[in-house]
Amino acid sequence: MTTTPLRKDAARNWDRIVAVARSLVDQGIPLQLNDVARRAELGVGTVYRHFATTEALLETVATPCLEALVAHGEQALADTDPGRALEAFLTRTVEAQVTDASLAPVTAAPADALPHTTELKKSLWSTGSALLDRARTAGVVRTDVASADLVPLMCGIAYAVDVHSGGSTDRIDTAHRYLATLLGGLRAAPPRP
Amino acid sequence: MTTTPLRKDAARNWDRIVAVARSLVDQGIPLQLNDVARRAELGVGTVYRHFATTEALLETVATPCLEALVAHGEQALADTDPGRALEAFLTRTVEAQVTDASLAPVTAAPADALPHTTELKKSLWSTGSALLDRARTAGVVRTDVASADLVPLMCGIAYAVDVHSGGSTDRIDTAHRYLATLLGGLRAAPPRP
Amino acid sequence: MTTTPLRKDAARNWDRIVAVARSLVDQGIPLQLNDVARRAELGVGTVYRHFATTEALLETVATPCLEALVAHGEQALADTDPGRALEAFLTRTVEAQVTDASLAPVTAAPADALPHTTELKKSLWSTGSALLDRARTAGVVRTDVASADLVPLMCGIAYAVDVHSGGSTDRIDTAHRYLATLLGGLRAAPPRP
Amino acid sequence: MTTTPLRKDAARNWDRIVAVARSLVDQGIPLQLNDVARRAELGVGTVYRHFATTEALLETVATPCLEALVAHGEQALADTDPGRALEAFLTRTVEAQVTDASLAPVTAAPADALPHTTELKKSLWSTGSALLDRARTAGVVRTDVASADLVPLMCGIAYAVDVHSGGSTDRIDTAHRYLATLLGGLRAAPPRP
DNA sequence: CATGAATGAGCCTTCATTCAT
DNA sequence: AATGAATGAAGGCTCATTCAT
Repeated sequence: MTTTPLRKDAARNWDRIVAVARSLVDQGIPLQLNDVARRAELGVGTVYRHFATTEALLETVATPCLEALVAHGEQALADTDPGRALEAFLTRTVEAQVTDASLAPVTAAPADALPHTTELKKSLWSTGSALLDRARTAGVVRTDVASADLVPLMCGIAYAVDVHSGGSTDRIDTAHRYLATLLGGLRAAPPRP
Repeated sequence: MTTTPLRKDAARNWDRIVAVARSLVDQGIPLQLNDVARRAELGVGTVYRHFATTEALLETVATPCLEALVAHGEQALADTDPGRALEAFLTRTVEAQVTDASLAPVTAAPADALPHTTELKKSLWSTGSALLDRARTAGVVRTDVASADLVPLMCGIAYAVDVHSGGSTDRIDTAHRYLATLLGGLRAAPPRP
Repeated sequence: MTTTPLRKDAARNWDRIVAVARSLVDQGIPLQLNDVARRAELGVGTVYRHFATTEALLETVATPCLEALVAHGEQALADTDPGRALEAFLTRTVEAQVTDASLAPVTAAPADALPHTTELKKSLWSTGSALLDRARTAGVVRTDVASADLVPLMCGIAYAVDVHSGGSTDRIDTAHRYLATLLGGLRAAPPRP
Repeated sequence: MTTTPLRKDAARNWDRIVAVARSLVDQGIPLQLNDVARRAELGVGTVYRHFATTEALLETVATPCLEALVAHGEQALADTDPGRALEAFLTRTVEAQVTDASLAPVTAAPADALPHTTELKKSLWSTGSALLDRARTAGVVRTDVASADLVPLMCGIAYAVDVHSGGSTDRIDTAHRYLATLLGGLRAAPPRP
């Protein structure tokens, strides 16, 4: 886990790049390394040195948020009510997806640019998996939803929110509503025979 | 509604263009009018004459499927069981989205290139709306899902299916499973207080 | 000079084409035969049959105006005051150039598309020539301006008016002012030795 | 006013581009950035990096000439004979317009691509304005020609020269003759009542 | 390490002209 | 004669990536 520490100036550049990328993501402007370089007042080469691809940069931008989700997931595991724990985890996940535009593409991508991203995603997946198993064992969720479905379903909700609100308002409310519906479905009895 | 019928040769080219576009869509290759022209062995100008924009071509590709959905929707309205009718309609819609890659972008697009597409989408929306109202009146669906949510939710499920299966098998099965969960949620009582 | 008379429908098409072209010229829209065809609700082929090139069409549009100028020039020749005659002729010419956008390009073009245009231009040129000679003989104009300069100078004034008024107002007033200045120069004594 | 100096290689390319453009202008070939790139044996991107638009390149080509005119204008202001000063200024301006094909379009353009061009044009305009005012005050020019007319009139003369000589000889002689006529007109008394 | 100029494939779009119907 | 579909060269512009400085 230990990376060679960057020289001080290199670290400053790294920070600037990530900060610029973050602000672009927040404004919904697609990441382009040239563009990032210009806004960070750095050479393109510098940006390429730090981030070989757009995806690598995007994953770096998403990392803090992913880490927070992982942390929250571990807290959720401590909750003794299996249903409530799962619900809290999913709620937090969807809120993040809807709030932070860097998350959806990283989560949905089949391959990762950074090993660290892969770890975080695995970690998140296994936490979700554990929460779901526990809930299933406790009999509070239907049996035909597998742990491999959690991420897709969260992404699906986030996407549905995007489709719903062409632009601005209500995104979180809508997300909550959609998640509530889905959770209702998760809790419900298995499909009719 | 009466359009001047195309000359025989023009009609043949129109067909070729749409066929090429269809096959590109099916292979997941993004539509580009130049590319379509090359593959159809036609001049670019010919393609532009028939389809002013990529979107117009994509909508044309999607049209038959949309029309089938509309037709099916009208049949569903004839079903006397409100819950079953809604379920059948949504099932069919999701199956289509997951099967035909031209559908998702057209459905999710805020603006249409072809008036006909707009009509079809309106028609689909009002059918869905009617089915949902009837089901709500019959008390078989929760009250906090509005008709404006149907399209987003269907798109969301299709997207979730994409995320789940990197592109290969099971797509329809997965879609059924996700829809079943959602339907379970729709049927369930409103969220806990 | 006698051309085979057109069939009645052909003549109607000819008229429509010219009318459309006229209106385009008046709106400052560049002539394009495809565009003309569409607006005239005729096939491109028909337009090409009547007018082999854009220039031919433009010259046709300009023809009535050129003819009127020629006619006016002949009247001017009847005026017994050589200075007044020349002035009237030039004034009328400049007014036409500034008023009718079809004139400038046709007048300035080194080669003509239609023989008739060539005749009209020659005719105009010889009228101007005659008027200038008479005025020079009468001693009311400087001697270093030749008849071959009249057309360029008129075009120059029209162009100056275009440069002056980016768009709309005052065009005729400006033209009169510029012409008055030029006429002052024509009347003035030859350049200092 | 201080611009970061270009790297040596970049400067060489800049020069090549401008040189190619200059030669194209001199041959009367319309500027096209792709074409310039090919002839300069550079990538298109390089040309676009240096000159965002055709106009920017054209203005750059015209700049030295404009600067020379500005410099000459300032010298003219030092001449104590108002009439002679104005005449010298206008003569030089027209000579430039007729000699250098890059000038006319830049001078006549309502908007500029480069701020520097705007400055030069303003500067030129105000010099002309000052010279004209002085001459008018001294009573050596008619009163109905305003400073806003100088540029149009110079452009008009250049244009007249173009119309006169299909492209070959005598251009400067012709320009002198036309300017002499115009100056005669400027000196003359106001138009008859 | 940092820089940022250079590259050029690739995409988009228009329009004058031809020719089968 | 009239039609208008087809053509495709031509021009415009962007952007991910490399590499000399």
